[in-house]
Amino acid sequence: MATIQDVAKAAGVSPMTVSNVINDHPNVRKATREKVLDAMARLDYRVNVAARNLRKGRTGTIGLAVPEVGTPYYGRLATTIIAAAERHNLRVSIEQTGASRENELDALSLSRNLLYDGLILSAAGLGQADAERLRVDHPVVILGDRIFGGPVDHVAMPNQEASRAATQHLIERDCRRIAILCGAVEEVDTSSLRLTGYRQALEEAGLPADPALIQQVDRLGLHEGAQRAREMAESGLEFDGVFCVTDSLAMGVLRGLADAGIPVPEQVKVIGFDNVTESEFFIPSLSTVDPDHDAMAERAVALLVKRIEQTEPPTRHEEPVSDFTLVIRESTGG
Amino acid sequence: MATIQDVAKAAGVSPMTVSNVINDHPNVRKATREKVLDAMARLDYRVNVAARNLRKGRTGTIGLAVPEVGTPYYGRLATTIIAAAERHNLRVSIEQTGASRENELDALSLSRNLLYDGLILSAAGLGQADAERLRVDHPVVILGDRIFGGPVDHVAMPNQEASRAATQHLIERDCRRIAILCGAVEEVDTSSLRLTGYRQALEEAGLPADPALIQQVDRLGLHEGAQRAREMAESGLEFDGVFCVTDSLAMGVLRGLADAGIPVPEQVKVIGFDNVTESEFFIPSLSTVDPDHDAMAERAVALLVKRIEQTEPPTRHEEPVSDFTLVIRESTGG
DNA sequence: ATGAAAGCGCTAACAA
DNA sequence: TTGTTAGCGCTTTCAT
Repeated sequence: MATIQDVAKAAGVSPMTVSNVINDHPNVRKATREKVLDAMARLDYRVNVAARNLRKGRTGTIGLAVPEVGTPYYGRLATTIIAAAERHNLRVSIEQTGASRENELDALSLSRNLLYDGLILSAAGLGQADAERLRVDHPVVILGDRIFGGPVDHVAMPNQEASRAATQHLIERDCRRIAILCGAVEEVDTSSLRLTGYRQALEEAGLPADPALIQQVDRLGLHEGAQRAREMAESGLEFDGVFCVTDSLAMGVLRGLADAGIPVPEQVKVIGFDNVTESEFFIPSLSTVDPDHDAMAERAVALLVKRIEQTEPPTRHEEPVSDFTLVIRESTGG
Repeated sequence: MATIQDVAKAAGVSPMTVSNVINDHPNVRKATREKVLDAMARLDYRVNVAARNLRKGRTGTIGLAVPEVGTPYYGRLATTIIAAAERHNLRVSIEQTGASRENELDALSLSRNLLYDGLILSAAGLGQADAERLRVDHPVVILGDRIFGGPVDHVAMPNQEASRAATQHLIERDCRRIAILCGAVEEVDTSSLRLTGYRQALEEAGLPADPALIQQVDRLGLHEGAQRAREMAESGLEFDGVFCVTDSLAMGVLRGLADAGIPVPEQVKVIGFDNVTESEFFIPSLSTVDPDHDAMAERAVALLVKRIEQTEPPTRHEEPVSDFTLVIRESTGG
């Protein structure tokens, strides 16, 4: 494996000149540059990234910690973040936390500092109580909504607003007994914020808030959605609309309702949240909230890059909230 | 940021002893170890991975190059590979190639050698003609089927066998005009291998092979499946079964047939390939081939680790083929 | 069981 | 415009 020294020797220059050529520094005569490039080609020289990292104190890699990439939502998020990072010449290393608090703290751990230039953490296990654990001295951006006002930058979704809009949409379509399917509601998190939006919409419309309509599940996936929908149908619970806090949950619900012989949207209308690719093709196609993933991912990466590049400790932390649009499809009557 | 030197000073030992403690080497007295651990805790010491990498010539990270992680198939693959890599104490950095030949060659490029200990390449752009480009002197495992007999390890799917079985299943369910939906067929790749299996099954059953039933699309996604299915229906093409070379394509087809008012499975039966999570919940649920992803991912990582750990150049290259099972669901009549 | 010396390959800072 | 010096933080080797 050829080193800079070897190239320097072969080209009859100093290692520093080779380094300057590699890094496109000015102040290198054209003839010299060509001699060097020629030697590099002859020796099939490749920079040793480890050495460069050590010297520079940068790795050119950011970490992305998500519960699981194989999920439509996080998969899409990962795709977008990787693409955005590439535009900033950064690679992305993925850590799967399984939504566990411990693994999320691990990802945050300072030891990663020298491995990643920064970390984008899609928090699903950490809670508000852990906010202070985020006070680390390396760049971190939080994505998701379990921590607010923490000592870090935070890109948030328009959870409450969008959930209110989604529920209002069901009300406009004449639903009167609207269920919500969400995760365990603790303090401030995605489920609780979306639940608040749902409640607001009901209240504004003068609809009663029946606690039996608040359905909580362990995980926000297809399986849980399908199972709970079947249970709701069998239990004789009356409902004519379901707001699901994720599209995966909603597609599961569509499946469960089909199993129970309940026609959608005729008898029950269903709306999700995320606008995952599959939603458009599901039968019936799924109405949902589109939170502008691309903008969120781009913003998260941009924020992280800003922190990476600035040396002084940040004075204020940003909490931008993304836009959203309602996408109306067959599951709420087109 | 504390270094090993700082810890050594604080503990009153040599840097070497600290290193030995960190790396769990034997030959460290218990009392010494504790002194060192104590100093490490006090100084909040973290290893500098870049320095260790430089010294060891290893990074502890492998690369995973896939067309796009946001897709159900590659998302699941990534999940499984990351989990498998973790068991070997390796991190995974993801490169999205967009299925382009050039980006795949990039990922392969030796420059990555010192960045990744090895690379798992899910080839979708490279072809048989590029086989020799795979002759690099660092560990690489190919996943997918565009290159056979190349100078690298290769974990393959049971494409031909499984496609034959899938087509046979349609025949057993009384389909007589079975279409196949696949990608552009060039030389040896996933589509061509699966097409061969399809043809074999038809031939064995004495069914004619109507070229009009071979439908090729650009990308193997939901969108393409839906659009082509609608086109097929509108064109008046007669068919009573469709074998799709991916589940995404198949779910798209289910959607397209629904749009055209064609009932599945009554009038047309549909089977996919991959057994993606969504398949089970789609309406109708999708019959498909399950190629045992977990075993494939585990095998790919194990193979790569073996190459990483062995110093001599490999003598023979492995090409294990995974098992498969047919998963029969509603789209072919349960 | 512990330590001293050396160097992995690169680039920042300065000198020429 | 080019070169010299030094050192990033760690671990391998060899000595004690």
